[in-house]
Amino acid sequence: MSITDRRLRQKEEVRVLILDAAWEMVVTEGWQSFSIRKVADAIEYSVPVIYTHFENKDAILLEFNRKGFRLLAECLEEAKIGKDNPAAQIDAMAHAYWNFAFSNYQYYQLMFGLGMPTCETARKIPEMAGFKDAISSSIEALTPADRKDSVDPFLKYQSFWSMLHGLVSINMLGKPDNQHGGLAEMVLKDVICSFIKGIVS
Amino acid sequence: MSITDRRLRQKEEVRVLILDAAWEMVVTEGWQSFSIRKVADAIEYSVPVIYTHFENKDAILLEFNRKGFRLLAECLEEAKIGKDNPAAQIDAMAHAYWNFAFSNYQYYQLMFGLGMPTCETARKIPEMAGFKDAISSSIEALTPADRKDSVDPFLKYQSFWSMLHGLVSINMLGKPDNQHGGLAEMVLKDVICSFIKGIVS
DNA sequence: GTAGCTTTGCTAACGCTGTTACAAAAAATA
DNA sequence: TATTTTTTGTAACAGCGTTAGCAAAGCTAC
Repeated sequence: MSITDRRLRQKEEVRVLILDAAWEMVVTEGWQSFSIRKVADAIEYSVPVIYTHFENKDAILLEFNRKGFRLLAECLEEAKIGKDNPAAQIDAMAHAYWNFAFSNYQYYQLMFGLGMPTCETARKIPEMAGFKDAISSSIEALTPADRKDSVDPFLKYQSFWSMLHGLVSINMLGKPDNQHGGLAEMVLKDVICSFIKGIVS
Repeated sequence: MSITDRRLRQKEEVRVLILDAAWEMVVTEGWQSFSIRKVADAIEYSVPVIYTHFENKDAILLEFNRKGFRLLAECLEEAKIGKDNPAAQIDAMAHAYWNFAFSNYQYYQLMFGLGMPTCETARKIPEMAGFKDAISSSIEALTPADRKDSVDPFLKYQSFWSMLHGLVSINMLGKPDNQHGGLAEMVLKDVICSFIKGIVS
């Protein structure tokens, strides 16, 4: 069956062609402006050909999503190499995660659904001030007098917000409501506790 | 000038009509399927009328974004009422944040750009296993023998991931690269430190 | 009350998008 | 060479954001 063999090989080649062109597009223009039609144009095939390889547009994005997680896992594993102290491993992985996110910006966006229209401007929204004030004031009040030098309130505000936003986002991946059998609640408590401890002592 | 007065009033009414219809749509169908044309249809006006009130589609979403932050700030302030202990305030705000996110799901999505096509399925991606294993194994190794009962590795894995994802997301709101003058790096270190402390002691 | 001007609103189009039914062309089989 | 299978392209459907140009209504002044 060498004929069907070649056919499979050729079909695979087109599949790779599609993925390459799509990825090129995601990297240069962002996933928002990636379209089936543009991919078809780039690989010099007609549009329906793409639908013989992928069920729909989302299936192509899903492919990148999975690859993103594979890459991230690799980065984390690599970061651990040569470090047998678990605390050092966790430290290394955290930095690896951070570096992955920013040096693979497009992957990270796809993996966690960042990059909405309003997202870019979210930082400039004046309404955020009230939010920041509410948190910052309590953090400053919490800081013991003898630690005012070593605790930066703005830094702690960022930590606080980041932790909460991460927690919420992760829990929203999948389900809109928070019926997760109390686990999320325990994580929340755990995170708050760590945060407060980090300031007072 | 009672005529132009009425005109302004009527124009404002249409504006409210637009926002109400748009929000109704976002709540019932999600922001992904909200469209100018459907709003025009709902309020029984033609499409260009909407463009006399809002510059474009994003401007309408931005409106909700801002309102979302106003609501969130209110929630946080309200949570602090009657609590003069700063640690209790922070605890209350964290829970208020959490509750806001899940009882105002659509606002939270808009505010932080959640809800990409691939987002719903992100939890089901098998490639995530490698990622989880890399982290969990180090956490288990870090846990002292006498604390194995009180430290749930899965819970800590969720905390770790949440913190990092939050940190990255917040820093990506605005800029793709991480040239933030070292502040983000300090927050990262701060968060890792708190996390490790929370496990070993 | 009518003429002219201003404001408002609608129709219809442009150029996109994802997706698919159907026909043509090419390739493999008989 | 004729037939069948596979592959590919054309063209359409239904939707989207956005805008140019025109008709209608409302207001002002005579």
